[in-house]
Amino acid sequence: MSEVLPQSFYARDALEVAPQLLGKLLCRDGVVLRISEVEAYCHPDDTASHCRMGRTARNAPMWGPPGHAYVYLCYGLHQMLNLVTNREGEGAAVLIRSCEPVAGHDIIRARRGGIEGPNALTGPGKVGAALGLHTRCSGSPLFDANDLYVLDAPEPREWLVGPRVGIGYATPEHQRAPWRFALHESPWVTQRKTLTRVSAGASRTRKARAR
DNA sequence: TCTACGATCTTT
DNA sequence: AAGATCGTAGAT
Repeated sequence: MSEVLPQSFYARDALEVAPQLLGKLLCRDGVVLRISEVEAYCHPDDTASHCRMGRTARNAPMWGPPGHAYVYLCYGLHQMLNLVTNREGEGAAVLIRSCEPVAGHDIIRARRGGIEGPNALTGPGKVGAALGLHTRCSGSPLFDANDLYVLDAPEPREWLVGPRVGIGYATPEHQRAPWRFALHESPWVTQRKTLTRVSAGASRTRKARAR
């Protein structure tokens, strides 16, 4: 049986947590989704991050302790789910962009207006809809199996990496930053063309070399 | 208060 | 290529 991810799982850099979230199971109210695509929003100096303008009522959960949800409304329609990482006061989170449905297909179908297949869960707005999320969920903890939580699963050995989506307002460097991660074997991924394959070993080597 | 604009998705 | 749709942030 897989365990609920403990708060300590999230208490690391968003860039480290993000690829490790791939394959993990997002659960709420009978719906189970396998995480297939994520994006890291690393720190307040990340000009693509909601934390770039400092602490506000909306982004408060991002500045709070790790292992909590940050849900916000995008384009007046979409409930976007982020998982808060790092330590309290650091302002970082991982956006869940796409998932593969594992259980609760009937509920998902109802919430998604009958749309099925990979197209039903590729894109962060669709993930929020499938889980029935609302900005009211923002700030709720993820490390108890109560409402919304994540089950552990084996870490993938390789994945896709590339630039984040929909952040044209950020600096060119941050637009270019390869902070989006996806399961290479999954159809539940957006904008595949801009992603390239790397292995967990290569990622660790790069990190080691950088320090 | 007022205004502009989104970490999007659907339809044309 | 553009409309939906509304809370948020920054300006007034």
